[in-house]
Amino acid sequence: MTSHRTSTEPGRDVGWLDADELVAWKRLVAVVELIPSVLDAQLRRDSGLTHFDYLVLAMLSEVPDRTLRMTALAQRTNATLTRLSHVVKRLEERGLVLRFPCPEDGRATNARLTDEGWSVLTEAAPGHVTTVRESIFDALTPQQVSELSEIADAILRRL
Amino acid sequence: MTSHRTSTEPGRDVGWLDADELVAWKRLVAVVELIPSVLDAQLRRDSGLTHFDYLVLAMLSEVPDRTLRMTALAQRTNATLTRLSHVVKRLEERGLVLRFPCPEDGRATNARLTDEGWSVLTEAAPGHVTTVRESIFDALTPQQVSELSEIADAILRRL
DNA sequence: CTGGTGTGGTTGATGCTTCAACTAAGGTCC
DNA sequence: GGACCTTAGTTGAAGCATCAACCACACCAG
Repeated sequence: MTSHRTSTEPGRDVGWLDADELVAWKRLVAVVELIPSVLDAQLRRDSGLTHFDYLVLAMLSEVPDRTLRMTALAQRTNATLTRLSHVVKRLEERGLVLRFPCPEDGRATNARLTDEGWSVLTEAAPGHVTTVRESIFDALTPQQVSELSEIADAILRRL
Repeated sequence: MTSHRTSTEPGRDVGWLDADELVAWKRLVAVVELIPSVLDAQLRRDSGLTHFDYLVLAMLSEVPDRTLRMTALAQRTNATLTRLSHVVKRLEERGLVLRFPCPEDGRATNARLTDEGWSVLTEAAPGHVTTVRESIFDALTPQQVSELSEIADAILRRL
């Protein structure tokens, strides 16, 4: 129930997916389903973090003062503010992150990576990178990495 | 905290990601995060289904008798048996799917798509396909679709 | 035909995500 | 300097996924 047509028709069918697109789509759906579970499994097992936890810590670690406004952090992690708020609350309870009101804007909240959070992140990073390398990049040629980069970029500009 | 090196070093660094890989990875992570939310949002809004619900119904619809064993269905949807069991239970409560013991193997359970389920699926399909086309394939050239297909296939064989 | 092991599947508790509702502060218009 | 809209963020309830434990049947060995 992804296409009502089998294939072999010339031209671009606006309504449905042609055979090549259908194959690509099924594979992409599988990838999009499996990648998060692989990353989550490794990070939870080895570091007690979800992949999203890791992303939040990583984004803070790359930034001056290790501090970002919640909205900025949400943008960088491609998450809703609601989701981020819940996650940062849990990270704060674990001492990995500190929240404090933003001096410039009374509505805003800043999140800062603590030393403890930095330490957890640096311990988690090597295993995570190894997983990424082994499960993704070792399967691709440099040419394919470059193609993937372009394709992902094109898709992102649509979303 | 995805790479400790900036770039520009020749050769293949086993431990970390080089600059090209890092860019590709960040984009891929974003895609993998955003695609499910786009699909879920559209399907929930228009049809009251999650994308995974849709996938389950779609897999059943493509098969003789519209019937599959739970394990086979789990493989086709890239899900754990636990997850599938919960979802099929909910779908059964909504009358979209029927569960019954497998005659050949007393341990196994068959799941069959009901007429109601078929009808919900066929009503959901056009909107879903449109979303897929607009958010993914309209952004890609036929060449890129083919590259994506190969890349996803290579990754899947690793997982 | 009994005991042991592996397979197929379900369940309940827990944790994360989402949705709707809400508080509070900034900006604007007059 | 209120009335009003927008922006920033939080909260609680409900839904979905995951994990560990479990039951039931199949299969095999002796």
